[in-house]
Amino acid sequence: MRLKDETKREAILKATMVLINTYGLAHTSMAKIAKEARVSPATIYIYFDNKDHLLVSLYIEVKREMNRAILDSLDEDIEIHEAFRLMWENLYAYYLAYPDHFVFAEQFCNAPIVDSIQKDAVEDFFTPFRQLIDRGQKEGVLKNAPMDLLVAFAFHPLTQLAKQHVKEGIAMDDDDLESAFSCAWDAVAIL
Amino acid sequence: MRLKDETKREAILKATMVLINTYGLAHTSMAKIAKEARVSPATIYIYFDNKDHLLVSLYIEVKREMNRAILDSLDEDIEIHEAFRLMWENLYAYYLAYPDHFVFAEQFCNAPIVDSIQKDAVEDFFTPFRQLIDRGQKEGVLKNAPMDLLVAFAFHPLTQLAKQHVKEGIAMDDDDLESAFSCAWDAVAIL
Amino acid sequence: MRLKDETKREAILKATMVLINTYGLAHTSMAKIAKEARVSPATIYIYFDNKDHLLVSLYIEVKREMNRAILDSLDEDIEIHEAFRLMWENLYAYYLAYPDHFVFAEQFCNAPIVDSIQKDAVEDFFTPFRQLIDRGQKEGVLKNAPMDLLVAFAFHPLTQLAKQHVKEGIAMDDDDLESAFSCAWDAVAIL
Amino acid sequence: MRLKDETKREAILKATMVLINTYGLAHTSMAKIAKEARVSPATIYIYFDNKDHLLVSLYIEVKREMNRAILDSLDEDIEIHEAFRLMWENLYAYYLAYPDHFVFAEQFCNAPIVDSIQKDAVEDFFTPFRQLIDRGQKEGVLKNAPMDLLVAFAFHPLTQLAKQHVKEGIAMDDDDLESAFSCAWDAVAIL
DNA sequence: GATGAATGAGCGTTCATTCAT
DNA sequence: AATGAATGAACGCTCATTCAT
Repeated sequence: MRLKDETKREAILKATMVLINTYGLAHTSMAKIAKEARVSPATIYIYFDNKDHLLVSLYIEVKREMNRAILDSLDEDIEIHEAFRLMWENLYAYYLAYPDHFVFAEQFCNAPIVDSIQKDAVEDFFTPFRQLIDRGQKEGVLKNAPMDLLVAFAFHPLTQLAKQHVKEGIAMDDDDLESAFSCAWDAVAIL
Repeated sequence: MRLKDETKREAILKATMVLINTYGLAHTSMAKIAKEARVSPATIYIYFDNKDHLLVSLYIEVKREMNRAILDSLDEDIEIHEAFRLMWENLYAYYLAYPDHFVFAEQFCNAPIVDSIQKDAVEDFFTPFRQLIDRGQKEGVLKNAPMDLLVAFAFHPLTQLAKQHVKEGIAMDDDDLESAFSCAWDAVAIL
Repeated sequence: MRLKDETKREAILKATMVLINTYGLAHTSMAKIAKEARVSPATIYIYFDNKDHLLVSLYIEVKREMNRAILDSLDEDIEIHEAFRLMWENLYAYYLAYPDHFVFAEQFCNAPIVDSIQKDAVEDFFTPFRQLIDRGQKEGVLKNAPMDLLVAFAFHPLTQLAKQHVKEGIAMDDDDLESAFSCAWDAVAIL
Repeated sequence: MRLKDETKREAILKATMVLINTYGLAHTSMAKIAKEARVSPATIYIYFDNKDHLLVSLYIEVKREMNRAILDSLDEDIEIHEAFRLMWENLYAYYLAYPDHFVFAEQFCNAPIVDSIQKDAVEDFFTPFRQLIDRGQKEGVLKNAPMDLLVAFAFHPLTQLAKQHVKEGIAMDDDDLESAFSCAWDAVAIL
């Protein structure tokens, strides 16, 4: 009996992401994924129950890796502003290092299929943000607005900028990045 | 005869948006659109060259209407902060009034198909924003950051909030809206 | 707009029966049916909802035609023995004329798919037999056994003989047929 | 080791019969059989060359067991009528005891796959009937009709009644059974 | 002997599009 | 202009069978 081949699973996931980013969710078939991953269509079903399960698994894994990347080097008792900046830079670095990850995630999370995921499978992605913001509000450093609102201003524009960066080749130099961080901080901080 | 035709065209576009918002780009076929619009599949091809053309047409029309809505009551020589606020409120009002429009737009603009649109067909959507920001920078009211960066902070979070509002039923009251506007303004303004 | 083509429907049904009789229910695919009927696989779905519906439709039509054939020339006030003989001969003539019909029917009615048919869609096939037997019992000509029992003896052996006739080339001459009818009559009649 | 093997072979055969009776020849795959028998798909191929071989083996074994059951307690020099009755009752008892056996056999023997069996592998099933009938004709007790004809009348209706019994829950009490036997006897005997 | 992984071919069905009226 | 019929290609998935352990 052969053992399940982890590289095969990875190849399938990678192929799926590449094709979805290139041709879109609507034009990515199991046959094309199989060909791109150099396996038989039937093999995909050894690793994933069905197409939806494959897509959702990919999304969850991508989100999980993003999460891990953002928390890198983050210390519990770090100062708010510093922590905020670290996460911001981690996220941007991740976007640059794995542009296909968030291009995929953005397409996926705006399609109805995302609704089939039970919230808490991905929710923890934003947990560190939320904890940080919570602490910042208690310390009187951050604005006293609803959590979702602050998260939206703190990190969502960065995603948008990264998307432009990747898709349209609009580069951001260090100055731009500095400006962007200032905007984000001014948006959420009590000045 | 002319009037009847326009009705049919609108029915097709509406049906397309409904199905895409409900089932996604990947699961919206011409046959289903035809059935939802109560026309024959062949009839769709009288009004649109092919499926891509139909989708792109829908996207452009939606973007055009958004644009029109945002500019509503906007005077050329209005003060920056006031203009900014007016557009913000117009956009939010539009999101509430036509939630399916921007849910569709968000799904579409994150799919690769959007790349097939020549930029200027939709670009003008942000033109008034850009002109406003340009003026604000010259008057020394707005930060001197790249245009795209300021746009991203000024309006993108609102889209994100509206999405949560629509998809997850997370309501925003007047206070929240006021807070959100403050965040947006603080993000882009020289304080 | 083209009109639905009755000959196309018939070609699909005929092709289905031929393939099922030749290769069996288990090896008759929609693609093969389409090829045999010289239509596109998709065309089959214009005339039948799905494969099951196609098979069931074929079975019901075959049973209906059998029914019609058996009742041929049957008069209401004919004498029991005479009526019995007429139906018997009609059935045998039908078997000889349309051997593929009952070969198909025998395969189909022994497969679980037959259970998906609501009884009364086919039930009427045996109705004239039943009425005849009912009358025969009242007149004291036929044995006073349960209906199903008499039907089983009166007509089922004939099906079995016809099957051998068709499948194994075991011919029955006029004498054999006469003998067979005698057996059937002796089985059910009060002597 | 030997014992364990036989168990596995039996499990595979039993699973095959159960699935075919439940879902039909057309919807019984090797994978499903393996799962039902709690073995690996590959294991089936240790005991049977291929799917056809498995099915045919099952059919032959079922027929062989039927044969054995019918001959139970049958004495060579028993009187015709008595022997006839004994076999009849044996067969009926077998149908009641192993309904799945003959439900399977009926489905299988009406499918074209049965043609791939060399006749003599199963033929002997009816041998005792045939010998009995042969003797009966010589003794002038049974009608002088072709063998197949008498067999068809003597035993085939019973199969049909048993099928109704099993599939539709139409019960037969002792009186019915007595009636049925009378019909069968009257059909074939010289009265 | 026994297994689960692996496969290319084929499954039932739907696709985007065109045809004929 | 408008339709439902018609299609070959493609869809997601399962098939019978073999491989590697």
